[in-house]
Amino acid sequence: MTRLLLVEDDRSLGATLRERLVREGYEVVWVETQARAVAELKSAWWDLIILDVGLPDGSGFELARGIKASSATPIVFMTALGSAENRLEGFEIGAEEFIPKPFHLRELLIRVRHVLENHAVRPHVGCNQRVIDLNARAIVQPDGQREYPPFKEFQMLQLLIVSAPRVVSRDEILDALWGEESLPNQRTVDNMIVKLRHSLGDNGGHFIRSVRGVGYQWSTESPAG
Amino acid sequence: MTRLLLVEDDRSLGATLRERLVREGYEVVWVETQARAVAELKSAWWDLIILDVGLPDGSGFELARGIKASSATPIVFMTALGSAENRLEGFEIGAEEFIPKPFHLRELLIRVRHVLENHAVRPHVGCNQRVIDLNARAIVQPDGQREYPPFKEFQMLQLLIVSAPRVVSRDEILDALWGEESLPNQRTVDNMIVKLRHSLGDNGGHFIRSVRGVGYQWSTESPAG
DNA sequence: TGACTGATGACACTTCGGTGACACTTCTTT
DNA sequence: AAAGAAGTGTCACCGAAGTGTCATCAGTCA
Repeated sequence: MTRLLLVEDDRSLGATLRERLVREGYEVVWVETQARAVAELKSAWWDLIILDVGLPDGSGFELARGIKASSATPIVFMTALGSAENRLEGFEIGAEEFIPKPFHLRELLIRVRHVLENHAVRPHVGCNQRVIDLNARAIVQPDGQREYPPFKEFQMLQLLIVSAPRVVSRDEILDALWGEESLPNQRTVDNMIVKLRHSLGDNGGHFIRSVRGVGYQWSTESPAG
Repeated sequence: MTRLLLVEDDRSLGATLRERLVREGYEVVWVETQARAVAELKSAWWDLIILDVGLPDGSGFELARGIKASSATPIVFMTALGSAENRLEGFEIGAEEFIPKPFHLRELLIRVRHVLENHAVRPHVGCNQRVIDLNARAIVQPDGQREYPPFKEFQMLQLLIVSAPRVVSRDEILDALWGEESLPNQRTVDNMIVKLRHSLGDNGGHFIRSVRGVGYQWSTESPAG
């Protein structure tokens, strides 16, 4: 089931959108404030966030920045302020789509489908007889036991997975997990990789591949042999 | 090297865009008509097409439909007709982005980067029962085993592939891989070619052809029987 | 307090990139 | 056509740089 989080303070529009999206077969949760949105984001997995820029308790951009800093959940912006500067800001944050109001419902649906098709992050990833549950932030071991890696570790794992098959450089990892400031030593990354590999039973580095001189890469292909 | 095909009939705008995109490090070819665009599309690989909707010899939509019918190359539309209906049509065709004029150059750059990161067609080049996965930086052997050549080697392979069918001189290779400074011995290139050929099972030099006195060439043609 | 995260430095180890030597092929000259 | 020159294929090898891993330690939360 595809889960959408709709953040829209206009009740009429919100209701319409929710109804239409539900009719399309999505599971939709509609909240009216940033605060509620943050709460939902923490408590559950979302495949896509549809976000109104103008919200009562602060700019949607701020919320989006927070989301993008810690996850890869795709974001579709809706805004009445369709100026070039406005769009610019949205895309610099990393929004996947930007829909200037007014728009046709059909256009929204197309863009949503479009984003889901192209940016979808599967909440369950198989690996070495294990299942990585992005939703629950857990690794299900072959014996069925669930392991919960530390926060940063799982964040890193998630980053690699959603970036696949691209190689992610150490700098990117540092940026994504720690932000601009307080960057730790690069060896910290290596160390976490070691721990992750151990959690995944990835002895040869088949799943988390080292790309010498570049970084690390999540390899979905089955390892050789 | 990322190759962009820019289709824009306005000379002033076209020149500006090309200049800016080149400055960003892209390889840009700018054509002014659909006919030229079609020719370019047939003759070479493109990572992205930037397409003005209003063209002298027919609507850009038509061209886009043709492109999408035969390939997955991502398309970014530019249009002065930024209405909802217009955007709708663009997205139904399958455009990856839609930029209403007027826009800031910076916005275009952001979107282009965005599309390249997220919609990049995973370029798979076939060769000698092997598949070269440019995105994952891997060579998939006939038995399904994946090989990951060292950084510089793969960089060189990639250079040859995207430059095909042009012959690439040793100087060009040196320049592209090492930049102006710290140029190694030319024999280094030869050595890497040997290693690459080995990885590709290219015994006779059919795929990486030596062009005596000039350089090397990626040959997509099947080896002469 | 005690377990745990996550951050650091040390050290060993692997690999890459780069080099020169030499054999071989192709072209040019006589 | 033979011999030399120039260009290329291939091998073994080395130093430097990049990684894997360990022991350890400051901070945090229960």
